[in-house]
Amino acid sequence: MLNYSASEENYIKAIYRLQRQDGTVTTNELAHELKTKPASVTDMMKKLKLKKLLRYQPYQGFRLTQEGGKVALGIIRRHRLWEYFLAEKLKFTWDEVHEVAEDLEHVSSKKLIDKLDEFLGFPRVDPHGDPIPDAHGRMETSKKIILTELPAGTPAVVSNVINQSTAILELLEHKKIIIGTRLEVKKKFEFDESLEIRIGRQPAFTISHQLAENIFVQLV
Amino acid sequence: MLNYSASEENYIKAIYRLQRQDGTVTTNELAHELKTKPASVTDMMKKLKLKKLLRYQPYQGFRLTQEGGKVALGIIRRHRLWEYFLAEKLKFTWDEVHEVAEDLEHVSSKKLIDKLDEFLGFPRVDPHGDPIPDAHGRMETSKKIILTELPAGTPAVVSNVINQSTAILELLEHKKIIIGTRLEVKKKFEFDESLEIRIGRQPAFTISHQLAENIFVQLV
DNA sequence: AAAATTATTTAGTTTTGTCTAAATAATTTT
DNA sequence: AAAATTATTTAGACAAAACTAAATAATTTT
Repeated sequence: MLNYSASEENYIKAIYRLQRQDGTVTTNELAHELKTKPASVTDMMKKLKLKKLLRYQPYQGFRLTQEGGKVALGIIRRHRLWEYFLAEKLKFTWDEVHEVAEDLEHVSSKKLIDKLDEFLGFPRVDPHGDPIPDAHGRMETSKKIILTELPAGTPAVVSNVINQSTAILELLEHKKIIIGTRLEVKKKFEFDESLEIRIGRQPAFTISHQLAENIFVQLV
Repeated sequence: MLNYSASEENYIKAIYRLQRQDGTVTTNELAHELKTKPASVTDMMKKLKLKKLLRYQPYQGFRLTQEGGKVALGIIRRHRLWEYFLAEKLKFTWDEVHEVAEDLEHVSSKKLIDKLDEFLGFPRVDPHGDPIPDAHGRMETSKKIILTELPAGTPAVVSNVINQSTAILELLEHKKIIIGTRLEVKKKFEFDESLEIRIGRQPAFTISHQLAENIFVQLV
């Protein structure tokens, strides 16, 4: 496995993330995601194609090759292990870990990451509930659904929170919703799409559609 | 405190290190130290002068300004804390930590470093015995002397090992010399400048001049 | 199907950090 | 003190990664 620049790695990561959704990724999508210009994306795509990390014909979208996918999983592994370290060992709050991990993830010593993994006790998910790829690039894939799509009356466990702002953290802490919380939707209100949910035996309470949109759950 | 590029930081660190010895640093010295060309050094010096991190007139040497010194101590703090982390928590051997810390040191979040410091229990020296600057840039300065200059019969404690190769580590482990070891020079041989030393009550043994040159001790 | 719009690429610059080759300054030798 | 050597700087190029402006290709509207 060769070494890639921080910039190349950021592109690879972004393509990986976007192609999960759409299957393929366009120049504009990527430019928007990386807060850069379409022309810069085209330049980098040529470079990554040359390095055989992605397939792309002008005016079609891009997809990572097998090799590109492996590289992406390596970067994601580093990122999520550092996030876990920051939250678990250094007591960073949940909303602070991402930014610092964005820098740490580009330090690419394999030995460092494998030893860090061991030190942390081989964690399987990061502080936001995202799965951490193992040393071979394997990652747990559990079917997650958005809370807004969980049918009323079906028990589920919070597995993941997408938005990582301080604002959402404050709200979740207040509502006592954390990763692992078991909950159930009691009722969905059509008017504002708010949800009434219940945690354990406590009294039910209401959360907004905006909040529910950022929470993923797994059926239990 | 502004942010500097990895390259700028490497220059600052090197100047700091070299000016400890000579008081001032020349273009060629720096080029040699950083394995780069004199022309590149001149370019970077112009830039660092512009940023008021160092003083320099063409054809005279350079010296860091006060601000430059502070920046240097910040980088050294990061480097040594990561070295401590790698050795203490991730169980890297003593000769492996430097290389990885060279990359980690450029991640410049102050919060990260201060929390890392706390997590590690505010260590005062890194795995090679070099002092770690605190959050205010203060660093223990104990007078260290090279083992070759320790007079026979004077008890001292190993405080520092300079050369960080696997080769020297192997030798030191075999001889059971580590940082903190209390020893005494019994005799100095003029012929090959080898030293006979004794650790505690064990039988004395001989070490080469090349080895002794890389060991610093403190009087006790 | 032509026109208008949108998406993408190309061409030409910029910045950072490096390099080589040439020029100049300082020092040492003779 | 002139010549030779060594140290340093300048000039000009290059690669990486970004940008703007212009050109071209694809898609959507009418």
